[in-house]
Amino acid sequence: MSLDLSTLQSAIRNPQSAMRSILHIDMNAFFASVEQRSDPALRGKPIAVVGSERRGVILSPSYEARAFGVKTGMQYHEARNLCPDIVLVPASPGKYSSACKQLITIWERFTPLVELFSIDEAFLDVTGCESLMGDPVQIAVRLKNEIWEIMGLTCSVGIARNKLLAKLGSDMLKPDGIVLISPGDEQEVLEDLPVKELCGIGPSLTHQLAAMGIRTCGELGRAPLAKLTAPFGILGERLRDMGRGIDDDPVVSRAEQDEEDSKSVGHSMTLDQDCGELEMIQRHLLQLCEKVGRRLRRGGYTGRTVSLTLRYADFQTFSRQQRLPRPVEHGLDIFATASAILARISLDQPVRLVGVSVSSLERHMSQVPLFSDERKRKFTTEAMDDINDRYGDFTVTWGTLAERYQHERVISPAWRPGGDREY
DNA sequence: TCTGGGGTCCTAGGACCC
DNA sequence: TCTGGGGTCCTAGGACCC
Repeated sequence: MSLDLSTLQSAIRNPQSAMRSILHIDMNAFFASVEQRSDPALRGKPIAVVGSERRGVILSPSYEARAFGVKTGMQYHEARNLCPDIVLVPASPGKYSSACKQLITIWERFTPLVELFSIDEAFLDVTGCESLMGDPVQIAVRLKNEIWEIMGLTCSVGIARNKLLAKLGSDMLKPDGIVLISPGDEQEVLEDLPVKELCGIGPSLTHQLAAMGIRTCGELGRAPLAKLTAPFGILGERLRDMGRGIDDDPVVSRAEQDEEDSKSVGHSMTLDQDCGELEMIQRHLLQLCEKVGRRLRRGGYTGRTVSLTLRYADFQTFSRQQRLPRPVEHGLDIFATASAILARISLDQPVRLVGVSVSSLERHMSQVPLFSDERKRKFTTEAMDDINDRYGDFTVTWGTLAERYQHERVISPAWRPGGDREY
C-alpha cells in the first residue's frame, strides 16, 4: 500500500484516521489529596471527604483509608467499621474547582487539545507534539513531575491511540502510575479483560453480556454483530468495537466544550429526615428552584421543561415533568410548575429526596424587555443575582418568599443599602 | 447512622396530525 | 365507517459516567 498526498492531507485534516497519541490523566484520590495538601494535620492519615453531615456516602477516601478497604460510595458506618480512626472531612467544592483550574493551566502547556472529562480527569491529545515535547511517555513523565512539583498531587496516566484505551490504561496502575498500551499490545491486554473494566459497560450490561456467555473483551470483540444488535440495538456495534479496542471519539478541546450548550440544569437534595409534609417538601423545593434559576441565568439559558424528582423512604425514585408554553429562567416560575406537579402526586410514602431540573434549554438573548414591569423584574433579578453571587445563596430573595418560607439570612429585595430594611 | 449529587444519552409508548 | 402508516412531540424511566 502506498500513501498518496491526498490520503496524507485527509489524515492531517481528520485526526481520527491518523494514528493518535491520547493521554488520560486521572488524579489520585483527588478531593482527599487536596484536603491533605491544605491541612498538614491530615497528611499521612486515613481520611475521607464526605458530602452531607447526616446522611451520605464517602465521596473520596485517601489512600491511607483505602488500605483499610474504604471505598467511594460506602456509608459512613461501613467506613468506620473498616477503619475506626478514619477522619471524615466535609467537602469544600471551591478548593477542588480552583485546584482543577490550576491543573488545566499545567495540561494546556503540553497541548491545546485538553478535554475535561470530570473535575479530576482529562484527555490530552498529544498527537504531533513529539518534536517539541518528546514521545508520549516522556510527556507523561514531565506532566506528572510538574503536577507534583507545583501542586503536590499525584495522578495516573494512561497512554494509547484512543480515549477508550487511554482511560483503561490510567485505571491499571494506581496511584501514581504510567501505563502505555501500544497498538501491538492491545489484543493481549483486551483478550482476558473483564468487559466491566471498559468505560461505558456498567453493572447492567455486564450482567446481560454474562447471560449471553460474554465475559471478556476478547469474547465481546469476536461476538457476531447480530448477536449484539438484537438485544442492544445500535449500542451493539459500539459494544463490539469496544471489545476490539476501537474508538474514534475525538478529544474535544475546552474551547469547543465551552461552546457546547448544556442540555439540563438541576439540583436535588436528600433531606435530613424523611418527610411526609407537603408544606415542608415545598419549602425545600423552592430553595432548589431558586438555585436552578440562578444557574440558568448565569449560563444565559432559558428552559421549557421542568422535571420534579422524588425518592421515597424505600428508595423508590420517580420523576414527573411538564413542558411549558414559554421558556422560564426564574426560580419562582420554576417553582410554580414544580409545585403544581407535586400537587398532582399523591404521596404514598415519606419523601427522602427532592430534585428539580430544567431541560429543553435555549440560549437566552440578553435584551431589555419591552414592558416596564418585566424590565423592573429583570433588573431586580440581576441585582439579586449579583448579591447572591458575592455573599452566597439566599442572601437576598423575593419578599413574598421570605414571608412564606422563613429561611436564615433571607432579606427582602426591598432591601437597600442604608434603607429601613437593612438587616 | 441504609444507600450523594450532577449530568448525558437512549428507548418506548401514547397523543396527535396528515 | 373502517383501515393504515409515517412523523413529531411529549413523558417516564433506565443505564451510565464522575
